[in-house]
Amino acid sequence: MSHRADIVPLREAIDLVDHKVNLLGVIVEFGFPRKSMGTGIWDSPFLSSFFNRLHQVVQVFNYVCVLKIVDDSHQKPEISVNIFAKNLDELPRVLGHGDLVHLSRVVMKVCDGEVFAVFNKMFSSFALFQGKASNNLNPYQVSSRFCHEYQDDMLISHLRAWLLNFQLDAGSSEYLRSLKDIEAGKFFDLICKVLYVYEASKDEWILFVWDGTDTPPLSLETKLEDEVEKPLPLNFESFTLPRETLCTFPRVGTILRVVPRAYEKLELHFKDSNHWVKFRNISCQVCSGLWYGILMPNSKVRLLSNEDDFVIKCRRNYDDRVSAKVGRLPLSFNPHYCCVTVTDNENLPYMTLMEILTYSEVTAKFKSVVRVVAACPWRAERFFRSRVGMRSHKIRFTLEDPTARIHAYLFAEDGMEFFEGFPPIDVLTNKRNRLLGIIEGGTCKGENVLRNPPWVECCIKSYYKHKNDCWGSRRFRIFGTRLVS
DNA sequence: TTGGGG
Repeated sequence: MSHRADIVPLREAIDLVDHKVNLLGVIVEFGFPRKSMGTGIWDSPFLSSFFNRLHQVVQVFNYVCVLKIVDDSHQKPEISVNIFAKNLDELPRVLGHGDLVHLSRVVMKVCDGEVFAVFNKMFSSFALFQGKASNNLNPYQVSSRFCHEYQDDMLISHLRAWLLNFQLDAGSSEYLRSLKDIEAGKFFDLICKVLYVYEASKDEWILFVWDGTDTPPLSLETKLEDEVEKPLPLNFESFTLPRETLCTFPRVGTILRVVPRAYEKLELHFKDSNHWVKFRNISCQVCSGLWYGILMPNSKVRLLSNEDDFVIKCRRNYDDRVSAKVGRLPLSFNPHYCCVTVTDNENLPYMTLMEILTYSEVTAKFKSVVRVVAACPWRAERFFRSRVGMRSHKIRFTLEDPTARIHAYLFAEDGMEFFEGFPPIDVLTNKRNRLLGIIEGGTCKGENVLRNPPWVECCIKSYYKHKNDCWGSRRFRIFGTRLVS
């Protein structure tokens, strides 16, 4: 025999501040479960100093997760529900767009005019249900103390029916940015597809996200002398993703690496990749000339449907881009300013570096628009070596475009063509500086060199070094390209 | 008693 009160519509719950209520809502947004800031019961300055030692002992940290919910009676503003638990695993793991949450005995609170619900781990309980597309009345996750009541089934079905005609969308925001418009250190919202979640190590995760646009090119400032000992990395991550994984990714548009700060077991939220999501209040930074995103403790997620207006717009923009003749060219590339190199392979189609990396054949020829972000050796006088009286070029360039970085070698006759023979060292230095975007006189021995490499067109050939390991020994070299004087 | 808020 149950003594539980009925589920209260959100519109009524708002007026029941300090009351325990039962709610059923659609989850429109959530924060990843994380450690709470603590109970802060010794926060008063007097008590804090008086119980200085006790302070650290008594402070209680729980795990917390914030859901935002709506129902058919109330949509704006979305109602926050703060859920606390002793363990991470006891917090809700929202799996799908528009999933439902049943909350029992949560307390309505008000602060600064905002009404929200608080889940008390001593007496509240929750259950998560699939969203509108489902007829399943069994929850996919329940907290302790939750007990299923058959009279709730009708309300779950009712809410799902209401959802069929309700546009549960990404929500517009003034902070929404595409990857092409991001700025370091600024907070922004991003609508993107989560392509992959990688466990770098225990509690260290990297999300690979994509929105079909290109992150802006960055200036670099590294010691060029370091290129031998500590070369510019090819990826943000310290490992190389297997080619099979790369092949599942889109070939055009930047795949931004996003790292979580202060979260654990993030992978549980992205069991199925290829979800479209809106991240709210994320940030980005630059490392080794590569962009990366940061999920902050106060970042939020909205799981989106594939029919969401914003998602449709992203996909349409991408489809338009790749079907255009210039679809493979970086978004920030302006052909009117590309006059550093010329190539003599008119009929080779443009490809992104990601297309080159994932190309089905080991050996092939490509044409790309890239930036030369590093050279090894670095000094122009070492660009060629002497061997038994013969002079020959051998340089390893690091090329990047919005999709990837690769090493590409310049050898022998290709080097002759590239530099127009063996010009005097000062001429060669000037050529190098133009290629790497180094401002004249900007090189200081032993110090970081600021450079902003221009987009250059070049022909790239893939080859292998060992016949018994073609893919493993695959390399790239530049050919058919000339630096313009 | 822990949140949020760009």
